[in-house]
This record gives sequence, structure tokens and C-alpha cells, in this order.
Amino acid sequence: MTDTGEVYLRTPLELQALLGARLRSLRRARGLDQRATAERAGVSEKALRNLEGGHGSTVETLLRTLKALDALDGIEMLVPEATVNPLALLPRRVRRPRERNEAKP
Amino acid sequence: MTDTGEVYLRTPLELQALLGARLRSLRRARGLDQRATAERAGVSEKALRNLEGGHGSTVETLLRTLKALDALDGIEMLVPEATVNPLALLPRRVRRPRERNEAKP
DNA sequence: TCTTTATCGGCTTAATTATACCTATTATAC
DNA sequence: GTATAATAGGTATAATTAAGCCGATAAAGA
Repeated sequence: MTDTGEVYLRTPLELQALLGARLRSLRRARGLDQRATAERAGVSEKALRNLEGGHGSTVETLLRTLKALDALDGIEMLVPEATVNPLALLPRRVRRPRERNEAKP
Repeated sequence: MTDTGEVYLRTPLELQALLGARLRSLRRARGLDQRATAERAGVSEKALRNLEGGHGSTVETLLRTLKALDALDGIEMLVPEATVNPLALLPRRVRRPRERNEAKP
């Protein structure tokens, strides 16, 4: 991050690498090794290695790992409930994207 | 979340659904539709629908979407740099998991 | 009513990831 | 030096996801 505190990385590859590195640090801060963490998360050690190494992973593997590391609260901050009124910041939008009901097959 | 502010969902499926719902709210708060968001993210509309619907997704799709929504700062909070000294909280661990160097192929 | 827009879900094929297993490397313990 | 533990990375197969299509549904506007 820059000295202003923003994430400056751009490519998906760099972002994955950053996320993985952070997860690894968090795991170590918890005093857990990959084997124990993978077992708690219910994923394979290889999947955890790929996640930590930034070599491709699924959202499910990520969430399972976060839970195993007791870091689920991070989701709240990652994507907080949007309490912002969508209408408040729509200069160019004419019609408001309405809430859709279930589509009946 | 409970009134104490914690995430109470358990299963990976529920977590994916929550994450997807949050992303959808965030997208709407930005005044974007799925088509424009998918285009900005560089993913297919189907992949974005799966992500928002909690129907399985990859970390790459997640990160691309977050970037398209200008929500990358959330990563900082999701998994902050672990400045905690691992040795400080290792009651049962005998040896410290050392930093490994690159493995030479 | 008819049209347009946004979303949804199914489908097929291609690409990616998960799993299980293996060997190699590094650091620590003995 | 040897043994052990933790991590890295390769491979083959199975499972999952992405992409690109398609038609359907619901809401809003003309």
C-alpha cells in the first residue's frame, strides 16, 4: 500500500498474491500450520497452498479458510451492508434498477 | 449479524450467499448494472451472476469485481497485515514455523 | 399494449481448481 | 550427521467454474 493507505496493486494476479500473503500471515499469527488449517477448513493442503501462494482458488476455499482462521468478521468490512441510498448518487441514471422478484421457471 | 456485530452464518454456502448479496448491494450503490460491471471487471455476466447469487465463484472473479466496484480497500481490512508476533501467542507450539526460502526446482 | 431494460437460469464446451499422492527443500531437533 | 516437521511444487483424475450462447420473466416507459 502507498503511504496514503490505498491498495495500489492492479492485476488480478498481484491481488491474489497479496491476499494469499495476508492469509498466510494471519495463519501464522494464529499459530497454525497448513495441515491443521486445511483440516479445520475442510480443504486439501494443496488448495490452501494455492490460496496462500496466489495460484488460483475458489471463493469457497477462501471462505472456509477465513472461518478456520476465525477471520469471518473481515467479510463485514470487505463488503459492508450498503446503507447508502442508491438514488442519492445517480446522476446519469434515469430509471432506478428495481428489485426483481423471483423468476418463475 | 447478531446485535453484537458478529457474523453468525456457518456453512460455506451461506457465507457465499452473504458475500454475493453484499456485492450486489455495493454494485447497486455504485449505480452500475451487471453488464457494465462485468465488462469493467473483465468477467462474463454469468460469472458475475454466479458470484452475486452465491453459486460458486473463483477468487479471481471476486477480486476483479471488487476492483470494478472500487472496493479493493476492503482487502486491507479483510486480512490486515499481521503485525502480531507469532511467538507472542504460542502456548502449545514448541518450534516456530520458520520462514522458508524459495525451493529450487 | 408494445418495447426496452435488467436480471435470471439452463445449456454446452473450454478452462480452471480440488483432491490425492508423490518427491524435494529448508530449518530445527536430536 | 541424521531425523523430523513444515512447506513447496509436480502430476493425473475428478469436480467445479467461466464463457458464450439462448429464452424467460418482471418492471418501467412510450
